Amino acid sequence: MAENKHENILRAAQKLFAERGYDGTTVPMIAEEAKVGAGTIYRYFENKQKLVNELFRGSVAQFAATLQAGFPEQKDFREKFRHVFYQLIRYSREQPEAFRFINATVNAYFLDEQSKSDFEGFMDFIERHLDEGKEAGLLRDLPSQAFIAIVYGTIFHLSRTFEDGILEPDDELLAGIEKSCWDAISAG
Amino acid sequence: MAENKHENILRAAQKLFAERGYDGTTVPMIAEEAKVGAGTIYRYFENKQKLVNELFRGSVAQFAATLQAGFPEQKDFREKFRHVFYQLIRYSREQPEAFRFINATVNAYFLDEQSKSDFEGFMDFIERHLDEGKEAGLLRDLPSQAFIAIVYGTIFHLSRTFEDGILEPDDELLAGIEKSCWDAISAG
Amino acid sequence: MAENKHENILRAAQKLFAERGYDGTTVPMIAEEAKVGAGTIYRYFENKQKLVNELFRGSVAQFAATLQAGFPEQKDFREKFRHVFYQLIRYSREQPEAFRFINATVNAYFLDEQSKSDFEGFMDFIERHLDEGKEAGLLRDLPSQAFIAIVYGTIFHLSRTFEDGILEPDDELLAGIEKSCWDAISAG
Amino acid sequence: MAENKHENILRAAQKLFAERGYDGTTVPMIAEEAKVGAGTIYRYFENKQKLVNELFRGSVAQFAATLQAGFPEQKDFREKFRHVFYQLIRYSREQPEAFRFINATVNAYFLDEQSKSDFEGFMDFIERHLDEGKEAGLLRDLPSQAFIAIVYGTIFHLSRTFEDGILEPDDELLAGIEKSCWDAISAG
DNA sequence: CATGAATGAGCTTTCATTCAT
DNA sequence: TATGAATGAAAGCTCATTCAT
Repeated sequence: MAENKHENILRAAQKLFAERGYDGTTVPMIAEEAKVGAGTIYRYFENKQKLVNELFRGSVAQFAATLQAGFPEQKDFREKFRHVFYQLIRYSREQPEAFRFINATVNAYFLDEQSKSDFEGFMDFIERHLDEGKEAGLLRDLPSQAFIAIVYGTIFHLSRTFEDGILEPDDELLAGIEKSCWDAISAG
Repeated sequence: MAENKHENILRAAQKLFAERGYDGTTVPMIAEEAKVGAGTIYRYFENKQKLVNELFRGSVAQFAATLQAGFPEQKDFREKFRHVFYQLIRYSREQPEAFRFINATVNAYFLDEQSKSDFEGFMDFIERHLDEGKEAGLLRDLPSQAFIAIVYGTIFHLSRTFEDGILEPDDELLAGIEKSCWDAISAG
Repeated sequence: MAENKHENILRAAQKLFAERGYDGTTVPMIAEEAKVGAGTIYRYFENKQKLVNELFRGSVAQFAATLQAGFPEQKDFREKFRHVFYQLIRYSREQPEAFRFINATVNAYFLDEQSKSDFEGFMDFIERHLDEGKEAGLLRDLPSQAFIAIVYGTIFHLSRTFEDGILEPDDELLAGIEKSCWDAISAG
Repeated sequence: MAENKHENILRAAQKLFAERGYDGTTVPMIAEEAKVGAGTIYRYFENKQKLVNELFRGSVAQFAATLQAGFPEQKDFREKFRHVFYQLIRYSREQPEAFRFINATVNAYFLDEQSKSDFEGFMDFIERHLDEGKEAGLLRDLPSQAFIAIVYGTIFHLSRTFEDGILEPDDELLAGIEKSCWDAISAG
């Protein structure tokens, strides 16, 4: 019964923010879901906005960690791309609420500077990775941000499709889409 | 001075919904942005939910009209794909708020049946178009929804990138990305 | 088509006030019922409160006139009582909305001094009539106001019973109740 | 200092509803009268309509209890009638606001089924009591509802007269009116 | 004169936040 | 430390009243 109220509150908030959005979620709802009193939330978070920002940064950090876990530093670029692609997919499927929450919250009016800059730092990781491939002449002559749009944009839309049950995420389909994305960004 | 309040209210709402979401936008905010009294909004819309639905359907209709405008019915599939891609880009750039609003609002809990079915009709247009390419053997062996994720997902993410000023949408860049998307979905 | 808007507005207001009460009736409702524009009402009445007061006074005057119509000045007191009783009944049945409106509005917080004093004047008529009987030794040794409570209270409650369809107001029943009321107030 | 807010709110509402009616009383008015915040009312009552219904049922229950308290089951009908008459008077004088509120609220559009049926149950008590007298041949050949109109109508009007200070309710006066009412309904 | 579109004060209700316990 | 009752500011919405036409 190692109660970690701070953690429970964040988990409850993430679930509800993902389902109903920030403004559609009330503090009492979070309290109920976290099984604490409403006042308790204010012992751990200054206010609702601080809570959502802390949650966002935590989610982004976890997301970044997932991406970097087992990164094949010694393998070739093709292999590194495959790793990032599959880790993005994996995160979106294993933490669908976090993934949805992050994507819905990027650019939200209630994010503070710290949160925005944390997310940029995360995106930089992907960008740096792609830059490496560009320098090696493996990628097309397009800005890295274009590659991000293609790869991240695809995976983001895909995760919705999986969540809505429109597509079933089996290995063959994922392999096909990974190949598509690679073909979209790789040179000649 | 022929004020069209109905139109002004919709425009104001679209801007605010795009920036802050439905629940984060208050009726007084819309009234102020539209330069009308708060009560006036209720002469034109039964309630906030009817307003957002009417706005959504209008935006989708405009979006669909843009896609179909000048559709090269007599040209080959490659040309048709290019047309759809560029029209999607065009709409996302000419009506960035509408584009963002539509994408943020699809699946929202406050959409009524009419709105959902209108949007499905729009998506069907894109899916049918892709099916045609599949039947002609021009596309990879992937579900149409995967193509949509790649193309629509890319454009959606790209429009954010343009809006945030991260990339400048010049002709060469767009041509490059269009080529990337085509390569991502086309067979052999 | 001798349009008398002033009259139409009062009639419409009376109907609605009787049905829904003063606060439950909106000015646009009255306008629609009277088949005039909402603004027109303000050409004839300074505001809603002035309207309800004017209506009240008019209704009381009409009520008083009904009571006095055909008053058998030359007949004996028993006959005069019978006349008043039946005229009260008649008014409550022929103008049920007016009767209900008057009774619901007496003592209302929105009545002005003029209206209150007009109603008192009306009650004085009944009281004077009863005083006459008292002086003649025909009535019990009770204050006139007690007689009013008995007779007016009975008729008021009875009219509800008729309106709700609980009792059917046939001649025999009315004659019985008139006799009861007389027995209640008459001496020996 | 054991504040009972639930009770305070009901008391405040009863006072204001009696004075101004349901639609003429605002929730902030009730809050101020009860010396609580406006939001607090919604911790105790789902909404204004639920509040008025709970108040109505409570008042009717209290009214019914008053009527039945000390009912002389073993005495003759004349004595039972006297008991009911005096208890009606007592309630109207001890709880004038409740009495006025009940009478103004019977038949109101905002009463729910439960409330209506509770009131009917109360009226049935009076009717059954009168029926008993009719069966014993003690009362005139009139419907029970006519007796109710006479007795209840009289008392209702009388209570207004007392409240307005027009009559002073001393024992002699009440005895006189009780006798009048009995004479009005009793046979022979 | 008559209208009804427009308004904003004020309604009912919700909810982020506080604080006595 | 933890609670949830209490609050009041502010939400969505209504409506008495005004005024340009």
